[in-house]
Amino acid sequence: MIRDARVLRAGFVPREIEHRDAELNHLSSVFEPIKAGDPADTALVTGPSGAGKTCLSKFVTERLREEVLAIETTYINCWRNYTRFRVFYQLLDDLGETIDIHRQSTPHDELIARLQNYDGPRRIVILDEADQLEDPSVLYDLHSLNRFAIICIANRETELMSHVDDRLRSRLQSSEHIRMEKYHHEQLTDILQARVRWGLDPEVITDDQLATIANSAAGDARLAIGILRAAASGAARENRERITDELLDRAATDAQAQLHQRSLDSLTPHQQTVYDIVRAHEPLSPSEIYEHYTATVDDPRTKRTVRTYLQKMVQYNLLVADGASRDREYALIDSAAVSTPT
DNA sequence: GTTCCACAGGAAAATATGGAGG
DNA sequence: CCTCCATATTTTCCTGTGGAAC
Repeated sequence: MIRDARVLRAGFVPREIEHRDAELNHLSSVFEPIKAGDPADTALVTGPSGAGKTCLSKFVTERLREEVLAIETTYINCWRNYTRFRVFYQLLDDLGETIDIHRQSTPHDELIARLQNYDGPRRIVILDEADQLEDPSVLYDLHSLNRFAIICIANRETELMSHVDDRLRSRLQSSEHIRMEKYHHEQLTDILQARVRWGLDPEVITDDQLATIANSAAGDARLAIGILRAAASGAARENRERITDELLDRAATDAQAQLHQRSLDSLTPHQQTVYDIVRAHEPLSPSEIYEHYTATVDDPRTKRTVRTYLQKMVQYNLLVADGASRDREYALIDSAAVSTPT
């Protein structure tokens, strides 16, 4: 049933990228000068998780390597390598220069000097999750090395910029910026279909089931593929021919728990109190919510704003709204009903 | 049927936020 | 440090809906 497990693994780069033509062209154009042997600008790629930032970056560099002989790529995940030393170490490691480097005895200057002396082929360095760097000045150091071109990946531009010093900020801002959005439902379905085509036997999963996955993943391609992988490996473990709805439900519920926590973290303090109120007293009418809210907070927002909060939380699948105008009530999402198709 | 009420949610104005530049 | 600008959030104002009371 699983023909090629690699296709469903995190970090897999497909042969074709779906629905990202504009971003693809934009990022490719940044590295156009490299084909002529010239240095390239820094590229900044931002967008929410699962929007395809890493995938696009890897895809573009791989395709460039097919066209240009004298070019190499280094991928560094800054979440795992969050110190300056570790980023340099990873990079030198990829250059094969780490044999005699020891943590304590080798000063940072020495590392930079080695990178400056590097005279091999031009190299594109992908710095993934660059907003996790404890000391973003590495970006500045790398910037000064013109044999290295940088792709800098981050969730939000502002968060990356906030702990960066002025010189670096202005350099980053003048660099090419590729902004990526969440995928739409249909786009996610296309992506899943492509993965199924390459990785699974055709009858393993139905289009309806794929649509269900796309629904649970809320625009996050990484999550969607994760659900598909969990369901497929569950089916393989149980020696089944197809993915059952039950297996799918289980995989989707796990994924939604993650998503739920992530949404909760993204709420402002005011929104959190509104959520807590509903959680404590559900179900509640809007006026009851507002009464509780004004009672708990010293600087309450207006009713209209709270309505926007509620609307947003319904969109995030944190709350459900039941009923029309007059008799509407808000309640928490019933986790037993999560798998109900919408 | 008409009126009233509580509510949904759009549009635009007002205000807060955060960085750039002097 | 302050001012200006861009952006995001909040408020104000508004129209439309459906149930309940009249």
